Amino acid sequence: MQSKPTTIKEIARILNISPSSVSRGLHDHPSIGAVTREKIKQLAKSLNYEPNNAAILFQKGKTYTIGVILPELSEHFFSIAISAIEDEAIKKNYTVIFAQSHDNYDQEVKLVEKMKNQRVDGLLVSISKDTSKFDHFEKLNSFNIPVVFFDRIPPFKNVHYVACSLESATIKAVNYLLKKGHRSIGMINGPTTLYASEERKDGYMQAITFNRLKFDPSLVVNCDLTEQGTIEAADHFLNHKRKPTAIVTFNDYVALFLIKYFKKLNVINDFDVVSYANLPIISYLDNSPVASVEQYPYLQGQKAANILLDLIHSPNSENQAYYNTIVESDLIVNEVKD
Amino acid sequence: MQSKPTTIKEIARILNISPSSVSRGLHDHPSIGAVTREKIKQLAKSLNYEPNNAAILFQKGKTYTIGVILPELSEHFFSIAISAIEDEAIKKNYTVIFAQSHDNYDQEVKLVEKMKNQRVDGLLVSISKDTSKFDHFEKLNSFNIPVVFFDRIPPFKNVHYVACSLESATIKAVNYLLKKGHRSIGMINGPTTLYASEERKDGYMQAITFNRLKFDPSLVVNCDLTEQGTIEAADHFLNHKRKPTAIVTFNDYVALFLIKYFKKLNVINDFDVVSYANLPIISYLDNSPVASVEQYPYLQGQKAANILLDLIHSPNSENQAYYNTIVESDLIVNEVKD
DNA sequence: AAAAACAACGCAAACGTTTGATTAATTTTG
DNA sequence: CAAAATTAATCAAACGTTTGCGTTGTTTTT
Repeated sequence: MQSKPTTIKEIARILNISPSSVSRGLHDHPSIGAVTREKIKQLAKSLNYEPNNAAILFQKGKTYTIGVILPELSEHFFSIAISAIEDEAIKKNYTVIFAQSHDNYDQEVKLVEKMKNQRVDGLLVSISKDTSKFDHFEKLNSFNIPVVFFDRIPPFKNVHYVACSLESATIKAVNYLLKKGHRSIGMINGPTTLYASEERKDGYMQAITFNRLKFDPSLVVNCDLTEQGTIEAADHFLNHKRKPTAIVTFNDYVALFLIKYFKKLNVINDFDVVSYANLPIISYLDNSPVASVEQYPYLQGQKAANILLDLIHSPNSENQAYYNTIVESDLIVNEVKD
Repeated sequence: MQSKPTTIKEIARILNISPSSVSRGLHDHPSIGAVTREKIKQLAKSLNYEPNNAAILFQKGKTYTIGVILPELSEHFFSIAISAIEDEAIKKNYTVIFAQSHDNYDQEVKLVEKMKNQRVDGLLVSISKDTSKFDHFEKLNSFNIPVVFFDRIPPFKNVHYVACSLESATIKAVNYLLKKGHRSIGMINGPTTLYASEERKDGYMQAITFNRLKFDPSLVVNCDLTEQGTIEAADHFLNHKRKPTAIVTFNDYVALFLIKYFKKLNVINDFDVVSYANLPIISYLDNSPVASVEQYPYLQGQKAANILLDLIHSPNSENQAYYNTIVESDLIVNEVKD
């Protein structure tokens, strides 16, 4: 029995009033009398009336939907972030649609286009590794679709974004190692193309020079983030004339490769490793990093979502300021496991 | 400059033809002449015409959207599964909206309702731990919204589902341990309320009896899956008159707790642990499980999505058969790390 | 040459809801 | 008591697209 969903028209027909009255009645519009309003609501309830969303969206030209484009949902960081986004969205009665760029620029462009055609009310984006042009986002301006970037953000300020201060986080990390007595600290950084690499390097340099030490460029090496690349970086440090006693890795994956390699060489105890948190259970490792930079994906997602919802609701003024939100990251020192 | 999106009407006005012709022209309808068709397409292109999705959805009563409801996106298994779902959906030009039940029955009911109101074309669901009633899904039948369950499925056959055969997987796991020479094998199972617990127990029993051994019920204990619960289960086995030499844990989290506890007690080398894969990096642990049951979340997501899209496209026949798809799970034996 | 077939397009309704303008009935006010 | 204000409801248009049916001309078939 194919029950067609109840419509406003249907209710109007039964009650012998006009559809507009029903609509207004359901919305507590003042120009509908109390008695009629109650009759409407009761009948609506008993008929299991549910507003036809598609019709409303169409009518209002709003979709109550926000799009999320991110590189890889299977990365723990993003799965937490989108989890937060969804939690926030549902509170405000918004729906989330999402898609993955798989770190591919062309795919990202397509997805932005698709989201636009889906008429999302706003977009949350963590850009792909490949992305260095941003026309596809600027295009959204003319359609009045606000965009908030999070975590992986473009390298300029005149956009809305939420991100972690990797620079200050790195300063904290290096300071921590310096306080522990380390005097030669290596850094396995990411590719030079990434803005995140730059931030890490800057933080490293600042911490070093602030502590009146000399910055040795050969202690910071770039890495393609693969296992092989990590091994090469490790070898570089093992053969270094000022062999480091501590190493800051670009992320937990690199840390994992590094620890694995060092254990194989049986030199793991010669090093303290500090990483940036990606993997929730890395602290369960026997020789886990002594500290991790926590980037609070849930918080980032939450803030980004709220900013976007703000932008959607605020009448767009031409000269509005840009939200440039920095989430402070913290250095989490791993307690010694017993 | 608030450019209003181009509409079919607009194109019709400019070309001095009717909107219906424009619509038909854009869709290569045979009753539109080749010249007019080209004129239409050219103008549409030059005006950057994009169909108004909301209008089409409304008109057709279809949303080209599938909903996904799952317990926790931050669980690795589900983040992989939904990643697959999205990949499949986008191939067929469908959009995915999702929401998390956070393993809460009431929330799940609400979300199903919401998805229905959003007029999703179909629903993919992995049910929450709390769910033992299924009225909220049955209700969707009358609205002709197909539902495909995956991984966490209801305990009956007259629904569409994709799941892993935990029973056969458990048989493989226990067989493997028996072949390794273990004669007393413990199992830390989940709560009795879960169907998955039942399957594991059945598999365990089958493997034991098939090998002409006696099934000892006290070697299978239920556990609430917390760290504390795991420790209690561990103690039970440590004090067991036939102390097991191998333990099958409900999942990687339990395995993690167990290994941690055994290491603390310094008895880790007395046990082989076999687990069910949840955490991608657990094999990096020093005393990682000797084997893991791989449940192929990507494959499950992929199959579930394809089945759902099939159902959406097939005209619903009353007496249609149910897809009961079992994804064979495999026992992955961890290579010895050096 | 009349009938039939066809090609190319327009008309109008429909999908369900919202909303500004309007009307009708009632009540208040000076 | 007439005019003004208030209340309660209706009307009709609009949002953009699709689609069954009807209407032209034109071409082909008998």
